[in-house]
Amino acid sequence: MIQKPKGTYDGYGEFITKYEYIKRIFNDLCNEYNINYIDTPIFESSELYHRGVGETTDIVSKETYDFKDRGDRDMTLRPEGTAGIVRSVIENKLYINLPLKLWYEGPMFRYERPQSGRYRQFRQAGVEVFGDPTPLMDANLISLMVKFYQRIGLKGIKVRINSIGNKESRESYRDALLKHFKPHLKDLCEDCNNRFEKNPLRILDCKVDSNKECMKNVPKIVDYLDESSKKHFEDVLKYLDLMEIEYVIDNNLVRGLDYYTDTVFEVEANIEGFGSQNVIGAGGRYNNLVEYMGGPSVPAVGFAFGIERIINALEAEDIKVIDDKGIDAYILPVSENEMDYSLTLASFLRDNAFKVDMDYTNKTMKAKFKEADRYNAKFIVIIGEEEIKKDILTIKDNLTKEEVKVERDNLLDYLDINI
RNA sequence: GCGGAGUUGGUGAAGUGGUUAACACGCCGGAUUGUGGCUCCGGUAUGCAAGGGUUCGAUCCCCUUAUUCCGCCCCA
Repeated sequence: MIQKPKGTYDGYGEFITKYEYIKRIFNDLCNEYNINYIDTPIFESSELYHRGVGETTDIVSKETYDFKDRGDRDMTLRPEGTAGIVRSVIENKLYINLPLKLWYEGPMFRYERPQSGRYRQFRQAGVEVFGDPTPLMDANLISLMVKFYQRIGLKGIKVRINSIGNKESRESYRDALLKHFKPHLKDLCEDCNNRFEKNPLRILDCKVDSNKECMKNVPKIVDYLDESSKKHFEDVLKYLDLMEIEYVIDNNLVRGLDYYTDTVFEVEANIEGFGSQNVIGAGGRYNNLVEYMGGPSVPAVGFAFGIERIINALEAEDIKVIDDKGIDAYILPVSENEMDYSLTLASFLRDNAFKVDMDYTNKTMKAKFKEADRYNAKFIVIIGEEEIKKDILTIKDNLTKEEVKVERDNLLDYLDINI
């Protein structure tokens, strides 16, 4: 038997119900915030991600799905959404009308060891805003995220926020960290020794070393921010307070993608028993990326969230999603003789915008009723010899189990009134 | 990429080196051939992730592979 590739899943049933629910709420919310939908390719030239996401990131250095197409071009399945959108903004000169507010949703691909909440093909949705450098917009997007989680019904969420400043302040902070950790290298774990070489900022959120002595008096990045970065960060917090959004400042929050500047934030599922993949949304500002990718100097800010993880969170909090997929009417021909009549009746009702299904296979009466239940039918229209002869239909309300006789000519009116 | 634990019908699962692989739910059929969801009766894995090995005999022991889950790494 051929089975699905590692780290993928088939979406159906319950999952689809939840997925569509999440997507609809996000779509509505983006409309309310005046954000337009954008759809970019699922694969792009490999170079885009090497430049856009960053050569040194794990995502690009060891997690991409790379392939050569038949024209010998290097292609990569997108591991995240931002780079492709930045490319599209530049290529289509969408920056002529700023600010530009875009949202997207779709599959992303990363070659990782799967776990619950971590797949090789997974879905992200997100927002990117170009051409607005203000701290208002940072706060605005965080408010959008928080509203989103509230609207889908999640309670246990926690917003963490930090500023990593501009490139210069980050570099001087990096130097300070190197100086600080150098004498303690032998106390730190193996991973942190590697991080010391590669990306010292990441030592800060190490789980193994977090309680060690040298972590307590570690330099803080806020002390290395320049005046404008400091002001920007303070203003973001001020606006969050103004909108009464709860957050915690986490000086150790550093993100794994190279393009961030100033504000970075994460939303965590803070739910009892939730797995270790508990970051359900994250984002930040990236003021240099558009220019770095060959466009004009346009500031930007954005976020993304992982749909599967949000679905996990909904399940962890036991939040039920209302499934209104039930049909309006199930047509039940009593015998083979009523099939023709039933088929045309079903077609007629569908033309009048009712959701209708029927028994096509002439199963037993018991099975027909069971099928009507399975489809969650509001009404069962029973068609037998008598009904056809008199042109009067028997309609059973599947909730109250009451049965009425309705003339065929009055059927539409009856259904309109009662559904 | 590293370490650990799993994989038994449609589902939840029990089980054993030896003739029929429990039990429950679901599904199908009958009691009840035009009214179901209750009850009763019957059916429902030629099969225990795949391949190989040990054995007279393997779902069970051994090896390999696939895959799921947990932790690390990383991240949504």
